[in-house]
Amino acid sequence: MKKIDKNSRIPLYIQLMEILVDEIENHMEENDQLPSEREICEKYGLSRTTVRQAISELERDGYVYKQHGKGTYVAPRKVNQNLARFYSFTEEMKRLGKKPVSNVLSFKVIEADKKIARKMKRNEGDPVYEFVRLRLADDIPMLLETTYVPHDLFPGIRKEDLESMSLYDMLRTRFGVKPTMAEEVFRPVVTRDDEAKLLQIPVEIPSLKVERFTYDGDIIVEYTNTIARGDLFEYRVRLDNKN
Amino acid sequence: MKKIDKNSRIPLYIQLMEILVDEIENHMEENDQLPSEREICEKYGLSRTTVRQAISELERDGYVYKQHGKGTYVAPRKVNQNLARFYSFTEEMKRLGKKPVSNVLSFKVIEADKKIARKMKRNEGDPVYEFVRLRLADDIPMLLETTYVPHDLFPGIRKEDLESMSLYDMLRTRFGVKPTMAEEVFRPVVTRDDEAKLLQIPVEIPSLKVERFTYDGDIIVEYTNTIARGDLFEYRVRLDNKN
DNA sequence: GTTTTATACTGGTAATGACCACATCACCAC
DNA sequence: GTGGTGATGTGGTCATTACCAGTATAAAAC
Repeated sequence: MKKIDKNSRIPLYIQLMEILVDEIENHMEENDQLPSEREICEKYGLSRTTVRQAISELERDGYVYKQHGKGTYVAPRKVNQNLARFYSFTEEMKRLGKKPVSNVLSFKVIEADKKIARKMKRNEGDPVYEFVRLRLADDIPMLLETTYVPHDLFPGIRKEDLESMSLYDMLRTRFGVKPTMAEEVFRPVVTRDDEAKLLQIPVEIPSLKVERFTYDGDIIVEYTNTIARGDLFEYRVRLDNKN
Repeated sequence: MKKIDKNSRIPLYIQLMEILVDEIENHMEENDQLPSEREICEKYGLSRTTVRQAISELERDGYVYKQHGKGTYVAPRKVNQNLARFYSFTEEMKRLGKKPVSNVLSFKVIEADKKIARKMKRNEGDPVYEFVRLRLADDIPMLLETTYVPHDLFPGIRKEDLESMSLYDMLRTRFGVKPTMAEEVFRPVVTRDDEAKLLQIPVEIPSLKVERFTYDGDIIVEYTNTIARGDLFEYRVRLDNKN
């Protein structure tokens, strides 16, 4: 049994969270009941304050749910593409057993115009990569992405790199950058003619326009504008009740 | 100054939250500093435990943010839905300082057909409420929702109940049910004529169709089909990199 | 002047002890 | 059988106390 190190500089409730997550992921099933709070106090020599704080965070993170008077239980695992975690087209398609292909339609270095500069929190005129990729899964067009990446942060990216590997893999392996967070904003839009053609859908089908801002710390390392075909792509998200 | 009623059956931290929200919305600006936790303790005669619990909930709900060593501040108002937490139209609109109204267009108890039964993991023929609500914020139509709720779990719901309070408030106060989790699936769709009329938008503007499954433990307590007008609603989500 | 130190704020972590509210079940009275 | 009733286990709320960890500032030392 893992133990709590009371002399560690890591807060006790964090340590307990890690122990419990490990327990949940490796030894428990959905809807299994956790030991009661008081049992956990006993077992690890912690106060109920600390135990409740740990469990409260786990609840917030979607690992468990509580029922007053009954107990605390392992939350059902998330299904499908879940927006609550970081998303990579390449990774996700592999997970679904499909063959992901990136077709780089254009690739250039441009000077950021006013809009791009504002979106990326940079100065107008800063050099940025701009590349358009058509993403296919098993040869079916799924997404049309226009991506902007600061040139000064990641010099030497070539078109071929993007065709062979995912952007995130490249940032990690070539530049040692592992994005910490991303924000996506999406809204339904009428599909434009040129987009419809590339995605091989009729214009009558609306698309989902997704703006993505990817951060490493507080620096934006990627700004992407995606058109996702509305007939094939569905977004799924799990919301947790924070009370 | 509003006071805390220590004899109320409403938890003190909830009462404090309401007071603080009121304060924030009516007398404070973005990034204004709140009184320190200890000051609030003093002012309302509460323990720091309670004050911290209230503030912690406000932080989760996006009202405030904290800075260690400095203070607690009013969070910037976001205009967007944040999918990372549980969402209630009523609550969200209040948070944005808008007046939410639910216009119940129809209300009946029906027998679940095959589709509804499958979606709700119930048997065909089970009686369920079906109600259609047009949700408005400051008199502007925002959403058109068709909701299904099992009748046997929540007997005695009336049309008027839905007009006066949020569904989640009702489930909680009348039936003691506090949903633990919700799952949403959304896709862009062409706005139907009747929907366009109710939402007061032209059919050319695509809408977002959102299916929502709300769970209490492993029981589905609500299945809702929403049409959100694509010109006004934008969904925003934060993705964290868990690696 | 600059740098260091003290100190007095802020929120963060933690233990302890008490009592409340809800769920379950065994038991008893009817 | 049905309906209470009480015991017991669960999570929920709350006060009190203590100390830790960042932040800012002003006093002291250089």
